[in-house]
Amino acid sequence: MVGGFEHCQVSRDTWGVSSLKVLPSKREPRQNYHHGDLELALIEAATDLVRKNGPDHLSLRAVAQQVGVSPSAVYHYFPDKDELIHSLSERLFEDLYHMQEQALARIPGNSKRAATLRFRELGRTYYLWAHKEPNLFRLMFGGYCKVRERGSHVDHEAFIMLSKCLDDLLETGVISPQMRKYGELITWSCVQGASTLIVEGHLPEGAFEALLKGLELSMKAVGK
Amino acid sequence: MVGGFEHCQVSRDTWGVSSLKVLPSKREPRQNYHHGDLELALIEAATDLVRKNGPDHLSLRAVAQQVGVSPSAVYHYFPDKDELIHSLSERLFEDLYHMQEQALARIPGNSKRAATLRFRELGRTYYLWAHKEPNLFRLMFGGYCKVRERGSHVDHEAFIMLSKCLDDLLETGVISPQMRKYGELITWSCVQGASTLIVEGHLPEGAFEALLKGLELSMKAVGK
DNA sequence: CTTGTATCTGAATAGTATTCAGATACTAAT
DNA sequence: ATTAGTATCTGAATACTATTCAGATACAAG
Repeated sequence: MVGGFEHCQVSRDTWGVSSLKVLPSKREPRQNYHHGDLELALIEAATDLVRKNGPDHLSLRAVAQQVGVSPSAVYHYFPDKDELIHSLSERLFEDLYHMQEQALARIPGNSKRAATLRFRELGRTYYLWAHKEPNLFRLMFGGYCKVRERGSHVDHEAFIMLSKCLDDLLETGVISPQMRKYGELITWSCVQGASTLIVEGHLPEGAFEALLKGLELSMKAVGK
Repeated sequence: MVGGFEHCQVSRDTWGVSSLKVLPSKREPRQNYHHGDLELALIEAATDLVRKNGPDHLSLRAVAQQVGVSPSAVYHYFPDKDELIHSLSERLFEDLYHMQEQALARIPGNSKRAATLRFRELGRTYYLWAHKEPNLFRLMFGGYCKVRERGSHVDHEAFIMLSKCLDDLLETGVISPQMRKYGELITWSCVQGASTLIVEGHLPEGAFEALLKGLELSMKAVGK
């Protein structure tokens, strides 16, 4: 046998995905008929594929194959592809939320400086997420979640987190009550917009740090 | 014949799109073998379909059918589907640019007030575009243009337009030189982000006007 | 050890992008 | 006007895709 392709084999090609398939890395081709936690495995595989190929170009068959299961099996856990994508997206929002939470936890204290640093890291975490995983970011904000119910759970939690961060800025006197009124609106919009524009190549990569500087400057300036 | 469907006919169904097809509204089923300007017609049909069904869910066959041409004909004008989408997207950026241009043209003058109104309308036009055509907006900023060449022509023009608008604010004394440095970055990011967040349902529709107010407030505050 | 049930498969249906040999209609040369 | 040439478009074929469903399989409870 020609060397270097021992990890491949000619597939059964029953599900017509490709004739040369890479064996699933984690487990040998399933011996057990029942998969342990197929729902989770499907979401994780789908995440992986979206990360690599973008939200469009996601194929159910590829997801099923990566998990080592037939395409039909997916329909036992998700009514259709869109619902799989929706679940996936909810997980992503949760992941982002937890990363921001951790970023905040790393900076304790009630000082002016601590409050400012926390605010800064909240934005940076958001942007770095987008920068590291542009395709996942696109999935989250690209209108893939059909009927995005207003006030999803994580969405609300994330908003509260930002609000608390802004409250700290107010209480430590970094920003004025007048500025506080527009806090969530301006900061979330700014960070979201800059992330998109940089990821899509309309603004240079270095732009985010500059934006953060300008944003802080203008926020401090309001209300003297 | 049953009334009310005279504009329909049983299609040949050669291209397997649907058995009942609505006749092209503009011209009778093409008698001429050669289409006048197929490239443009394809882009326009594609725009229409994206508007209705979203950027994912765009099918070449549907585009070809709407124009009244076989699916293969498309490949004489575009190497593949992605290239069609790319052309489509460029047209959209041009359209948005021209709308903004017109919005500015409606407010002449060198006064503080005129400069402020122009700035405001520039942002509003951007947001209203996103709000009226969410699916086209998603196409423009959803990573569909594969290798988005840095410094595309329209992109540059649009940036210049914003820059001039900010220059006017500086010259009329609405904003300070210090603020001017961050002008493009903050305002474009803010407007882009708010548009996305509102369109995707993370912020309420009324949020844009509030954002604009807050943005102007903070911009005026910098540098005394 | 049997029966039931949740889980997964295989095959079928219908729709998709893409390719290509060839048919068609317009164009330019004679 | 006739012919040859060429750009344009078609039809059929290939290889994908989502989705459905009847039935096979393995686990769990009696």
